[in-house]
Amino acid sequence: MTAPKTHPGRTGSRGRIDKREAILAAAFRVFARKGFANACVKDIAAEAKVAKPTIYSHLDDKDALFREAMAAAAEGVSATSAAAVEGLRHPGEDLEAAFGTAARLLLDSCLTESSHALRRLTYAELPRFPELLDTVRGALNGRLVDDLAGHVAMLSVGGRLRVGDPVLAAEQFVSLITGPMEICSAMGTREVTAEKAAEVASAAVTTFLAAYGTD
Amino acid sequence: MTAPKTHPGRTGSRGRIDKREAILAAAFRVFARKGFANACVKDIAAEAKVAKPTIYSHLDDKDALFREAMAAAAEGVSATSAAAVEGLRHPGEDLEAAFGTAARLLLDSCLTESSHALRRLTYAELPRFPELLDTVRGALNGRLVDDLAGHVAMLSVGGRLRVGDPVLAAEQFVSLITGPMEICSAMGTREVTAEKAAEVASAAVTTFLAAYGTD
Amino acid sequence: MTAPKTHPGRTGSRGRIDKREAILAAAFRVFARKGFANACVKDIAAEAKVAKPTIYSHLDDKDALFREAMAAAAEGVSATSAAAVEGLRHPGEDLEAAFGTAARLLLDSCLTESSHALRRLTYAELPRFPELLDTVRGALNGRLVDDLAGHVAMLSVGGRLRVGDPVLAAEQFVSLITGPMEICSAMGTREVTAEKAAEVASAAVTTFLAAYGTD
Amino acid sequence: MTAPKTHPGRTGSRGRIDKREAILAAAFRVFARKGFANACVKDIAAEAKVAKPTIYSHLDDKDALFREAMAAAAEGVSATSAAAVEGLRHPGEDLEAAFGTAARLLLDSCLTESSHALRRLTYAELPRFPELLDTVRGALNGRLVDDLAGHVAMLSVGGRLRVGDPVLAAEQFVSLITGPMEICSAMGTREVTAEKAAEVASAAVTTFLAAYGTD
DNA sequence: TATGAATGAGCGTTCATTCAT
DNA sequence: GATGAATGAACGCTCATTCAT
Repeated sequence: MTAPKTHPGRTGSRGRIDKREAILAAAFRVFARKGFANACVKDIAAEAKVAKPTIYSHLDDKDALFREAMAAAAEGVSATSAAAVEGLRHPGEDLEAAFGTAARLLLDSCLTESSHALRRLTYAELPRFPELLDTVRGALNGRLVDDLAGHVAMLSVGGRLRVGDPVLAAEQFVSLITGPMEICSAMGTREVTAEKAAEVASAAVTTFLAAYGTD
Repeated sequence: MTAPKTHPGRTGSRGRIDKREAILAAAFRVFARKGFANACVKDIAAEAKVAKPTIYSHLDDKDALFREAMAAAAEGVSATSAAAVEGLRHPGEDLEAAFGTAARLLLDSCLTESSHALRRLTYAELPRFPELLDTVRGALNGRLVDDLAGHVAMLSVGGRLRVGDPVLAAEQFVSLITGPMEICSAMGTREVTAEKAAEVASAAVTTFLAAYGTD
Repeated sequence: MTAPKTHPGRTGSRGRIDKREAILAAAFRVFARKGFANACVKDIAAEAKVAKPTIYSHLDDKDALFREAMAAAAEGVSATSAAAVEGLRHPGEDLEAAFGTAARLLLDSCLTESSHALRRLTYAELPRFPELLDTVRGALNGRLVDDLAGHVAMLSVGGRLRVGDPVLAAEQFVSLITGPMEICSAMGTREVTAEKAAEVASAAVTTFLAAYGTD
Repeated sequence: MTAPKTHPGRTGSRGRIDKREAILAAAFRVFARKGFANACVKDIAAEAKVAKPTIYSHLDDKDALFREAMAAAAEGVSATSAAAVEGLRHPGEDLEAAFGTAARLLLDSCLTESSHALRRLTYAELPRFPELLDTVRGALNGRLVDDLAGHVAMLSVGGRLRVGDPVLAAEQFVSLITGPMEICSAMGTREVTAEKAAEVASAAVTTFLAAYGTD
């Protein structure tokens, strides 16, 4: 029998996989709360409501637990941030409105708790986990910039933008949003008012289109 | 003999202060290498070539050691980054050239190993050391943005820029430089070619002036 | 097979309790040997033939270890010392013989190594562990004096003793035995000969009956 | 020049000896407050208002510091407790009054803070400092018992007491006072009312004279 | 398979002690 | 002689990891 069973049954391996995912999710929550070194496996086991050795039966050691938890969390964040610029694939008539929507969605995804935690943990543990760059950063900015650069290139080919280096332009657009946002959210430790967010998004679009627009 | 001797114990308490600074510098290096939690005091002592208790005679505990080391490092970085935009106070005839110079200087200061480490550690440890915002962020971006916003406002008043919100514009300028730079330097873990740097700086200036220039 | 097995893990949680008691016993031995502050947990672990963390899995910290070890030891000593004066409840014809027996039993229980150590540690650590008064002193003298005072009161009511304050009289009887004994055993650090012990017991009874007897 | 100078002058060695005594007194206070192991030399230096190495120039190490401080304190306590029974050398007409006075003085000297501290420290550190028995116990009880035994013997020879073993009788007298006192002062941690003290002293004399008196 | 119990290794911190001044 | 500064050694405690069940 090959069809995967989604209900947590004892037959098949779906139940085991569910538990693994529950462990990874719990691990990410605890790591986000305490950081890697200060999070202890006991806490993670408690958060996941399993016994400590159960974790070791699913993951090799604490390092692997961290890597996998980060990768899983990155996958989640990646999807929403990439979705934010998806509307630019077919922007319709009003280009400014399309970029405005993208900017606000992107901003929302950046203000997520998970997003901040992911960024923070990556920064913190990069020295010990250099491979986080490939698993997390790709998820955080890499894919986003790539997708966006693609859309920008298409728009440039279509004559609706005038862009020399689409990748650089995409990086600038992302930076115009995340940069001021990080500055005023104090790296995720302060609430950002909706007004300020709207202002940042609007200014980013204005600046971006002033530089690359054709109208 | 009037020249200050570095010999410990002579010239008042200079020797003690020297050692304190050596400890803080060593601490920053080790923290940068391993992160806060993974760095152990023994390593820092070895790096500073002192015994562990000597550290505790200068600083209260590991937390204080971290705070002071960060503050000292921030002080160093702050000066060079603030100096980068100093040329914009009297930009002369060629505004683009002035911003170009500022961009390159700023970029240089951001590509420093210290700067990356400072940024990474601040981001990583903000939840546990909220006061880093005041000591480090002020030094990293706060002062820089403030100075730059002042220059932008002056230029706007003088009619050479057209800026609604000088602070936001300054944030954008800084973001247009540091954002793409961080994306492609991978948070300071990858070398950035001089060409790429020049390209980023140039594009930042172009975008910024396209949005806010008056020519 | 119904006999309880000492094999750890079998028979419910008996093994764990056994280990806890072994740890407490070992702790008391080490504390008795070195005093509280000079005893280190490593030594106790070695004495109990367990690893250090095992101790911390049974007891919260060194203080708790001390408290529990003292309480357990006190429980043991309490029983024998209280039993010593039990014969005075029904002294029979020869009152002097009954007191003599009680005196010798009491003396034996006071000359125990455990008893000395308990006394010494309690005295030494009372300022830091004030609750020892309730857990240990009650076991050492409190219960003994109370029981004895009760017997003395009964004998007084029965006309075989003439006692104004039974509690004070009981304290005196106990002091007439333990006082000289502590003086010449040098707080448990010197051997006391059987002759000297008999002499002290006999003299205590003589003095006590001279003061409170009715013959 | 041979006459000792009592004023702390630079000539002669009296100043040095004064400082040594100040250090020992300070050490005893700190040891009494914290116990041997928890008292650190730095605290003692602060209490004595000297620098740490100064202490090491007067005493070899912390152990010696403890021994000497204990010996000095013992000397002080010994004098007052021995003086308490001095009146029994020439008791005058009223023997009961003379013993009553001695009992009260002895009791006062036992209720001293120094006396309790001395006893507590001796108990606590006997395992590590066995020689405390000779320096302290001699001062605490030994000399007292010896002196008292002498007086008792004299009184026995004079026909005013009927005593077989003067040393044991002396031990009993001391025990009749200190025993109940320690029981109800809870080893120096509880205040004892003047009434209770008087009661104990009076009962001790009564019991003692009932046993050994000739009236 | 999942778990309670046990452990080896390590960390932050303190302190007695010693130089150089 | 007295002191500020420095250190080697130790201790309490925690945690990732592994057996035995």
